[in-house]
Amino acid sequence: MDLEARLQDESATHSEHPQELRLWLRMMTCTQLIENQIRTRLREQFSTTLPRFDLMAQLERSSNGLKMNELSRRMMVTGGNVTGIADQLAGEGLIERVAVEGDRRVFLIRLTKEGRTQFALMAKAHEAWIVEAFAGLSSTQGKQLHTLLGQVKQQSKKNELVINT
Amino acid sequence: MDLEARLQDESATHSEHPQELRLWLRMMTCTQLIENQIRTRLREQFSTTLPRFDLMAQLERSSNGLKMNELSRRMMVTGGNVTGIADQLAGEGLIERVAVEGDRRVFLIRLTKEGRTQFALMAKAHEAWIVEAFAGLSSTQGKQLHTLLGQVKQQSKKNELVINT
DNA sequence: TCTAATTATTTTATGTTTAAACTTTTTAGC
DNA sequence: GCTAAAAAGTTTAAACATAAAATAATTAGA
Repeated sequence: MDLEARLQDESATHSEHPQELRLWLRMMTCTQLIENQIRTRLREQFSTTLPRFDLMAQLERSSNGLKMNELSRRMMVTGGNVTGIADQLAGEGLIERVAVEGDRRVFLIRLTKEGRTQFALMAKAHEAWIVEAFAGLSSTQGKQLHTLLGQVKQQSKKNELVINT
Repeated sequence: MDLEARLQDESATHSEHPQELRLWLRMMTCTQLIENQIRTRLREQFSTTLPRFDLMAQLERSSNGLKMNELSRRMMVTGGNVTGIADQLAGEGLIERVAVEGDRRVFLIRLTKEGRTQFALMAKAHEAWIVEAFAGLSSTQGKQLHTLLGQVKQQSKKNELVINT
């Protein structure tokens, strides 16, 4: 192995900040930058929070309602957390808990009419913010990024299984 | 405008989930998947938390220490939050607050010797977890992703300025 | 059938994070 | 020099999040 090859190897494996680490830091930065912007605007323009918006967004996507269970899984937060946020939204009449016949442990959470109306307003604004956030990418680049993140997601799901054993 | 053109326009502006939104959801998912894995392992293997680790990582990178201010900016969290985490770490002797002569409002936060030792152990493990998380990408793909996220970051920083006006 | 294990959700206790208010110190303009 | 504004950091109250324990209902096995 010649000098250049050794140097390349060196930089690939022992550099102070390997590529994966730099990549991860940048990914966190991007997510947090955008997230903070959304939080700020949700608060200022709609007096609400990201977790509340997220919960409603999940429900909007599944018009038949979702079990707490499934909601918690999709939002990737603990069940207790969902209970708290759902309590708030239910108290404000934005969502409702519907009993399921045949299994009295379960109920479905659904948006109320009022909830759907309110969410529609927020979702419209939210969508514009997101479009704005990714305005630095062409459509092709957006597709590329989506694909690459798809691979990351797949790998992470695989790793998750290994860890929880 | 003919039918096809109208349909295209329709799908471009009113489609149920525009590309940017799908991209954003996937990005959040990836970040949260990886983040949750890191949180779990930091807790199980080192009895610590991600914010504590992050704070120490920032300090490790700046051997001269950082002002609370700068720490808060880099971690992208509020000052009060940094105060709390720093209090903990200082209580355990992992960091120290150093007065700055010439400005009595300010002090620098630095890792102690003990802090550097502990961090080194965690950083080694952390790095391996991150490499594992991105194992689904080739080196070329990793570079691509890094570049694309660079553009997202740049755009988001630009947007941030507009919002905070 | 009855018991143990599992599943769905809530509760509890604790810790984190935020926004906003507050204290102290420094800076700038007069 | 004085005063107003700005800057650095802390405190506080409320929302969010977690892990672990508790409750209640269902399922599976002997």
